[in-house]
Amino acid sequence: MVGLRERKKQRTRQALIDAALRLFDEKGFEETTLAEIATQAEVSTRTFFSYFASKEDVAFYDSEDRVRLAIETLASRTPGETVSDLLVRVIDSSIDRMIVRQAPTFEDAALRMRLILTEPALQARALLLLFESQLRLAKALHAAFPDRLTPVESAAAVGSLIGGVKLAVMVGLEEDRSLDDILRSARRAAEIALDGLRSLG
Amino acid sequence: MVGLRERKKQRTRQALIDAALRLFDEKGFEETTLAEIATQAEVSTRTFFSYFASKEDVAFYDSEDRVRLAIETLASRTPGETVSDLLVRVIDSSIDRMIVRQAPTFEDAALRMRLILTEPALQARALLLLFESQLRLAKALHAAFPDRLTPVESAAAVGSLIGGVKLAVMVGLEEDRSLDDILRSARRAAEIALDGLRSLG
DNA sequence: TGCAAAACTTCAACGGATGAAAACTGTAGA
DNA sequence: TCTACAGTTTTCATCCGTTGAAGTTTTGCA
Repeated sequence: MVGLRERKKQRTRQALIDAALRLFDEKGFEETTLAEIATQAEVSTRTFFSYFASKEDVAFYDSEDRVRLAIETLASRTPGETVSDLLVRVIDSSIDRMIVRQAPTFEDAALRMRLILTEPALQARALLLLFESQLRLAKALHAAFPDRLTPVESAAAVGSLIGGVKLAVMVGLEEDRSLDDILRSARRAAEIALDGLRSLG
Repeated sequence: MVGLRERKKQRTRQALIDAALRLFDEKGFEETTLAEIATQAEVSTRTFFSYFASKEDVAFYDSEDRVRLAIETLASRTPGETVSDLLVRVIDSSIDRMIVRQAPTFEDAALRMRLILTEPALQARALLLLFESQLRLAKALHAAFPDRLTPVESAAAVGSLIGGVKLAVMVGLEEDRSLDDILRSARRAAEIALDGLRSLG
């Protein structure tokens, strides 16, 4: 099953990712051309597009994995678990994953984060991916509580939770807080979404 | 103050908007070229870019106005008003405005909405604009409650409310609901954000 | 070993975006 | 009214991302 062909493709893909991220870091996103990326990865520029749909996409090569984790968590609802219990578990496991995964690749992740926040084109792409993920998460939440939640309510719940966390994290980043502060912000935002805005007085 | 030069610029701007939206409607966004827009508006393609930063931007010519309305509402907090009272007022006035404004330009607005939801490039741009608006709204909310809310809490509140409404509306649109249904979805989502996700059981 | 499919390259073209310089047009002041 | 200047627009050249088509190389398999 895992023939030479498959392995080669994986190697090419990784070479493109490595080359792209290194160049984006060194010279900025706009400033690096596809020709440069392709040269460093030793393929033609045309080949780039059989691995990624756009120059932006290469920066989000792993986002699918993280979404899948969240969806799996939603699918793993235990019988007695309430909507908010389950959502808390999704947030927690995502944060855990972020912390654990960052141990070896912290440099990389932080760098990529900064890149995405700096480059408008990447920001737009990130928001679109996040949005599409939320739609999938809403579906998964509805599947976990088919009787208790309507599709619209599921969407409202997912959007409210993630929307709050996202904006809180972004403001935290804008204020140049430490990683710890930002994680605290994320948790506080989740709390606010869970308790409702009325709890703010 | 309002010299010929100023009037001419406004007319050119409007001509570009009209030409672009008409063409987007007739042939789709990707399919219409800047050359066509410019020709119909009777300017050179280069001139397009002194009015709009990109082909996408022309579809969002009025978004700034709507954000300003919301920010003004936030700034108009009355002494006894709570955080949630004020936020409810923002949602209501935005919905009102949407309904009222759509009376004369309903065709236009609906068409533009469909366009944005269909074209990925426009969706990405819309999400970026919405995100930036939320940051401004969060600042305004913090300004309205400087003692009761931290900047991060303000962001969490705005993100949670708008995030929930946004996703609920999108799911409603995906399910092809009527305008009335979608407004109901929006209100239900706002309610959920206000009461908190725990209220979902 | 030879063949079919998959992957890659080359080539050409399109369209969005940008910089620079030339041409044009209101505007304000002599 | 004329003129000089500032603001606008056009023209021209160029870059780069993206895509289709056609041909070449590589890999897996009979």
